[in-house]
Amino acid sequence: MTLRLYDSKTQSLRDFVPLVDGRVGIYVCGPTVQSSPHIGHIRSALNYDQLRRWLTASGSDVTFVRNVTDIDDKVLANATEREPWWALAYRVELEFSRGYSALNILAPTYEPRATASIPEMLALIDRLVTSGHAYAATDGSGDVYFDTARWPDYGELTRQRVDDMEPTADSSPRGKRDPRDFALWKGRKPGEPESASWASPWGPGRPGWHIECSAMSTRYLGPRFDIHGGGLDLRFPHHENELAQSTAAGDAFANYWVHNGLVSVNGQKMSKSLGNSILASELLGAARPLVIRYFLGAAHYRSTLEFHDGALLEAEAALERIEVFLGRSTRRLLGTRFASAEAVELPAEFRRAMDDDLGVPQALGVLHERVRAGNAALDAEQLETAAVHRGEVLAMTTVLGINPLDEEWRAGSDLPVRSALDRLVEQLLVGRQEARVARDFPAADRIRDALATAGILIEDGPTGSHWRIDGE
RNA sequence: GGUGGAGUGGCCGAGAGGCGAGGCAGCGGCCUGCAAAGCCGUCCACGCGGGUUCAAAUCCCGUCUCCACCUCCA
Repeated sequence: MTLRLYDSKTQSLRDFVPLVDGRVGIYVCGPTVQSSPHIGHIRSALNYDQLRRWLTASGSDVTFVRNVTDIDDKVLANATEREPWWALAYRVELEFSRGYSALNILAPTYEPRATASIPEMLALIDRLVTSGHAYAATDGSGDVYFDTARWPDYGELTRQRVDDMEPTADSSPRGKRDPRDFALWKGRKPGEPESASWASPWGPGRPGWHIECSAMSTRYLGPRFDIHGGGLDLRFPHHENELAQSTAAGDAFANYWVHNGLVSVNGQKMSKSLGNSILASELLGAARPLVIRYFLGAAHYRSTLEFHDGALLEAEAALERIEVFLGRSTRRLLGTRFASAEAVELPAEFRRAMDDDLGVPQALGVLHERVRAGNAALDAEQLETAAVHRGEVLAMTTVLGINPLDEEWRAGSDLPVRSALDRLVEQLLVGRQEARVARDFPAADRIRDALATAGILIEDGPTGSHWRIDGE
């Protein structure tokens, strides 16, 4: 069984065949570090984390590169007297990194910054100028543009004919031959900081946006690589331009193009200009990271994900079913010959779902079905069946990066405090049990209510009472 | 104007010619001293109008609405 991936370029589901058997190279467009991450950025990164984890789980050796665009018009625009552009870029980059790691999004194999690949960009621009696909502006600006009119395949990624495109009112055409031409190199403008300027054969300046990704992807993955990913909103012009300049320069470039859907609020795309962004930091303040990962990762990666009130509560509830089952099965199986969770095979339905263009929603369906079956087995004292389902649940949640038992999610728990709390609660539970045996239910309920006030929930079972903290 | 995508039960969200994904919420039952958790059952949906077919949410034609991109955007 092999993975099938939806390739945006051919608009079709294609069997995924890596260029080198057993090895996969993925390049994902990371953020322009101009301001704090919102949940759309995080969702995107999470989608590629799912892809990467699945490829890895399927036995591939994945090289995963996600760039940071740390020089750009917006970065310069958001810089201040007190915070130069490079300090701003780095501060925001760290914010992104914190957001990623909070959600257990694995660090890329490498995370190149645009400013560290200027020589590679200049070399690529030079190839394009030499081959006649790019030209230096004749207005003395120092700009270099890609000549879209002379590249017949221009528009192939998004199937657009240049003539049909909405006439764009270019604010400063400068030295462009055609308004559709895009900048490979931007000559330094008066007033721009010297630190944001690099020497080039066309004069001092800085790279255009698109050239960065062409240069960095091929630098680390080669002139031809397996998968190029990014948000749906990057298809045009960003990815179209990357494809044009790289192929015009003679590179085969990406074999598969993958685009993730956007996050919407009230049916509208989340974006800075609309002012409807939900920042990653806001979401992290509203729920546990694991809950956020579940919510952002539960929809199919190509679907628009609607953020709505109650979404986090639903994710919390769904996740709690999994957690309660794992906790319950752990306790019941403790001391039996089924105690150790053997490395269990992933259910075939799960594999099938994931292999079908990363069908995470169906995969979650399988997961929940196993939780249900596992609970039923525990109810029926069928411990072997329960143990198998427990193992499957652990295997599936691990692949999805949502295994509640993963150390990652326990980072915040303070063991000494936890142990102290455990002793106190257990003591109260002993008192409650004595009251229950004496059929003094008002007294027993007072203890339960007092614990509930502190957010501690009691669950009575045939083998005793268990406590857990609400929402954990 | 061009290029894509979407409209599914109270909500989220899959599926894509027959065999009721899954989660959340609700309701009934079992369990419980009562709860909680869990289990069982229930709520039989696919924008609208035609058509094809033994059979359509799924295919075809038409139509309405919404979203994204064509300007920086994950």
